[in-house]
Amino acid sequence: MKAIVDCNSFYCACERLFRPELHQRPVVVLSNNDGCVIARTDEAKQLGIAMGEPFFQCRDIIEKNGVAVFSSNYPLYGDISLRVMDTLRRLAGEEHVEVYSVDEAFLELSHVPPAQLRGMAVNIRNTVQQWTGIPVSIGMAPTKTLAKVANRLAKKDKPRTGCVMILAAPHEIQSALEETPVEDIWGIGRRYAAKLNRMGIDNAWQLSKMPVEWARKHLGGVVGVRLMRELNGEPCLTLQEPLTVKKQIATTRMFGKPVFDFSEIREAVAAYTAKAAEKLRRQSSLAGMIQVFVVANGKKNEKYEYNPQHWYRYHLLPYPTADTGLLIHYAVRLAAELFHPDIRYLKAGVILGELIPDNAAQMNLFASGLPHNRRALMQAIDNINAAYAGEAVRYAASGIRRLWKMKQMHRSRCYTTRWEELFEVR
DNA sequence: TCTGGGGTCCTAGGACCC
DNA sequence: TCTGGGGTCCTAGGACCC
Repeated sequence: MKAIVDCNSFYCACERLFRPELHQRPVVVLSNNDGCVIARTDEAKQLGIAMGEPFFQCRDIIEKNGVAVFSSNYPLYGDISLRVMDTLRRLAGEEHVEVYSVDEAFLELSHVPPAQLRGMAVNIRNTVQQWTGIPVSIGMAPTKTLAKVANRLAKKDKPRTGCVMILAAPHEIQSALEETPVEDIWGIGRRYAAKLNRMGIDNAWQLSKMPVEWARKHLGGVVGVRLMRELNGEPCLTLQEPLTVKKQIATTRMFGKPVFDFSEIREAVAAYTAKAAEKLRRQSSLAGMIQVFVVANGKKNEKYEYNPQHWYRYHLLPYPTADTGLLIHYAVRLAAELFHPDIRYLKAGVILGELIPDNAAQMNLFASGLPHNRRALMQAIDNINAAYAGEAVRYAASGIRRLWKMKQMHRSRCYTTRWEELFEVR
């Protein structure tokens, strides 16, 4: 058996932790730049606020109903996430936990006797609640995909399930699949869901009865085959090794307002590069390629509609590097090549690719210059910035005034990660 | 006026090699 | 004039996840 443990309305739950008066009251958390709603409590869902809905579209509902609004506060959520995951490791055993995202983890439970599963689930739920204050839902089933199905049903009817659902017997699995529309299956997105509906396949049970070869043809080859087997109770997805190094690192952001001026684009691109380089060094890698992109709005049917256009440009580095200064040099050059005056840019991004471990660096004999050993400098910058939780030291190219920075009108305090913002008890 | 920011995996097709 | 078959690598693009 496998389990998925999923925090309920995670970002909202983190905000409520330090604002107990918001219990039972509707809460939403906005995306970067305060653009869309990316987390809602049950009370906010009941008001009809949709996931991903633009903030300006639901502003009326929010104001009328006294919904509490927060900008996303990632340092806070990241820290609470670590506490939840640590609790799960204590309860299930380090080697049986796969952290899947900031608010979800899979557990491998094949060693647990079936009769003990429910007790274990209830204990996990209660302990996480007590130790971290975060409510979770738990789904258990023979495969990861079925555990996701169970978890969704556990969340849907909390009073009945107590946020725990276990699917073991064939009849339990069948009725759960019948209750699950295809678009809610893990691995079926908008595209495939529409395609399946057109073919008259509406729920997961119908899908699970289709032939495997049909899935190979219509659902993305081996991916579809794996999905079908998982729905039929045959595990194809095992727990992943933790700490997999990323193969690509990106830092991209919307601007707080449209940007015309190259100097602002240059600053933003330099700042994103510095951020990406920091992530790169944190996983002890070097980048062999750097790519920059910018996004502007295009016209659609001659009307002003949201229709973003992307322009990309990349550069193969003379040798793999994690040197912020060097990466900024190339990033700014690429940005200059992409830039056109008179276009209002909405967003920019930097992607580092061709990553290799930094002990495997092989110098290019034909590179024009050898790298200076700037490792010590980079380490010093990373240490200082980690200690002061921010950008105490930064490259001048990344700007001082930062007019392009995103909006964050409703950010809560970094209660657990910044000295100046600690929670106070009087 | 205002629409997130990261990632992953897989496939198809072209270039090239022997 | 006739012109194989199999392998690898790379890139672009499509699909998905939270």
